[in-house]
Amino acid sequence: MPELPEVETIARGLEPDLIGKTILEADVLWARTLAMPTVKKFKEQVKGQKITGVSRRAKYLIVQLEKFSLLVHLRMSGDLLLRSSKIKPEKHDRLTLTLSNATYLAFNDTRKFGRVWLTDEPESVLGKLGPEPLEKGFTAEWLYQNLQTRKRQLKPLLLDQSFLAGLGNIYTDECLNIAKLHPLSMSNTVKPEQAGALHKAIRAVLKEGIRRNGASIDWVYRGGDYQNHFRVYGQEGKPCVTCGAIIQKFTVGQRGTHICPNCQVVERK
DNA sequence: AGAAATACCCGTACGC
DNA sequence: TGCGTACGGGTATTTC
Repeated sequence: MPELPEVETIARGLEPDLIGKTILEADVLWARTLAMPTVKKFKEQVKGQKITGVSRRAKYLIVQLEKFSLLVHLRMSGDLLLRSSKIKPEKHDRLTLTLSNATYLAFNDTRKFGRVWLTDEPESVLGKLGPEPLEKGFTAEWLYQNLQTRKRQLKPLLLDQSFLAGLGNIYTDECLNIAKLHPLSMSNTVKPEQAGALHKAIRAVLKEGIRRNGASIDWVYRGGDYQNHFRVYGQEGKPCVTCGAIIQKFTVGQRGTHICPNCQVVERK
């Protein structure tokens, strides 16, 4: 199954060490890490549950338990770490799960944006998500049709997880630049060949992110080296690698947005 | 419906 | 040098 960058490494790396282990105890070091249920109920319900699988949907990591799904969203600074029980919890650990083999799974999250859900109805959290960009259902034709039926600015639409699941601010800028589309262009003005280019760009950027183990744009965002290969994100003032024009930065929907003013031109309607 | 603003976070970089 | 402040990521929520 295709994976997104941040979750990919962690899910793939930890899966064999997690499956089959039983959760003996939960420690909630920062209560608001739990999106649901309450701390008391979480501790009761998770205790004694065996881990039966690890998977992913959109930016959510799914730790499948016998009776529940443990959903983890790392947001920006979150990390899942497996440690020997001999090692003490570290700074910024928000939740720890003691496992049956003298290890514990720690959810560490410096900026406290990440969230964890424990639910027997994972669809209540995952139900509204759009398609997976790397799966077969996401085709250029699907993208074209769905851009037509929505009349929205391209960037906010691509960031909308109910439209398409998995793109964040950085990768969206990269995708739009590669496809030579302006973030403020209206979705219904996109031509079939442009939708094709965007489709291709989305898949290429996500695959490149995975290949490079994600991007680390800040000391706290650990991992990969995709940040050394950005075409526009964080490149303001530098020349476009395609045409040499100076990369510009402006704000779209409160998000830092980067374009090449020569390659990417606004289409309104 | 869709856009915009706000809130949530905090270590860091930067300006005075 | 020290202090105050802006910054940035993703998403839920509210308001227009």
